[in-house]
Amino acid sequence: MTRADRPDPGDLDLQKQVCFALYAASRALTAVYRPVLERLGLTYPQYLVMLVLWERGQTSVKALGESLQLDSGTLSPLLKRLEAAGLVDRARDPRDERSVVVSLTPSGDRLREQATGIPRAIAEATGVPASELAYLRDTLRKITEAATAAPDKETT
Amino acid sequence: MTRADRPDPGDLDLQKQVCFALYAASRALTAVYRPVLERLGLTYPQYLVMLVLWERGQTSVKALGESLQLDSGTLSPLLKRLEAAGLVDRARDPRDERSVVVSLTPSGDRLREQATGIPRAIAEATGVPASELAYLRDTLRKITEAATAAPDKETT
DNA sequence: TGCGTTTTGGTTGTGCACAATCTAAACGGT
DNA sequence: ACCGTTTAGATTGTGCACAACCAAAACGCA
Repeated sequence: MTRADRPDPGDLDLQKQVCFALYAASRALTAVYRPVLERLGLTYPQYLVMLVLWERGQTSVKALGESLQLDSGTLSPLLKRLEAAGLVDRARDPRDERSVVVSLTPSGDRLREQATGIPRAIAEATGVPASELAYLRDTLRKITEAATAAPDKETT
Repeated sequence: MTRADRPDPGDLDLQKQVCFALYAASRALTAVYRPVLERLGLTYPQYLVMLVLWERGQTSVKALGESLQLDSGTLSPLLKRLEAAGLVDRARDPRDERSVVVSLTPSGDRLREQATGIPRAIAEATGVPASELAYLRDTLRKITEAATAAPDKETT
């Protein structure tokens, strides 16, 4: 890290503000999704899983976890709830009995049509211009990447 | 909403990407905090509460909730854990017995010194330049504000 | 072939986040 | 003074998120 990149003391407050803003914005945005998704009987994380399945048709739990950056402790019960709701099937892969393949039921596939209006509804509710969204997405990805690779500094 | 602000179909994917990026970035960043805060025996939401208390000294549960945008269902058990850890006291306000005032114990006050290094450690771990952070903070606040004011469009 | 290692999911326990509901205190108008 | 309404906080129940641990299947190599 070069001298110029190292934050000076004046930045520390800014740093805290960004962390809290991120935390608050994430909760506020999922709160916008909540009533919309409720009509489909989905939570936001469940909706993310369905998005992956609608796009790929069939996915192992491992691949789902990599896409959404969630571990089995989160996904296992979530997938069991989706299965109980009749939206997905789970079956061991006969080629590798360790792997569980998640696939859409007819009901889960039909739900896709009801979900097509959701991104537009959210976009209208938040109303942030597309030009800013693209920059925001890129900055957030940068932060996620940096945070994921963060070395867990043991400052002794 | 004017014609120019309405997203065209091409933006819908961008919209989803931003929502997921926000969700992922928030979790990734709290994951960076986790090992650092663990040394203080705090979780990230508990740290946010302590930040408010370190700044204001004494706060009602209601004021805490407004600052952090959290309701009593989240704060009550969290504050009980902070109390069990000996970091805060809770007492009914004698002037208004409905209100509970949260204050720092000597131990909670001392913890502030151990926490001074945290923002710097996080800033170094993520390494996003200050110039971008300021813009990011402002954009996130805009989204939070828009999302909080969102009218829960009943699209019938 | 046998056995240690890795991979894949599941389980358990803790701690948010939030909706819904409840109690008690304060308030407000008559 | 009375009673309906509002407000502050706690409680209950559901669903993530994640750490820690576990079991079974697959792999690899001596």
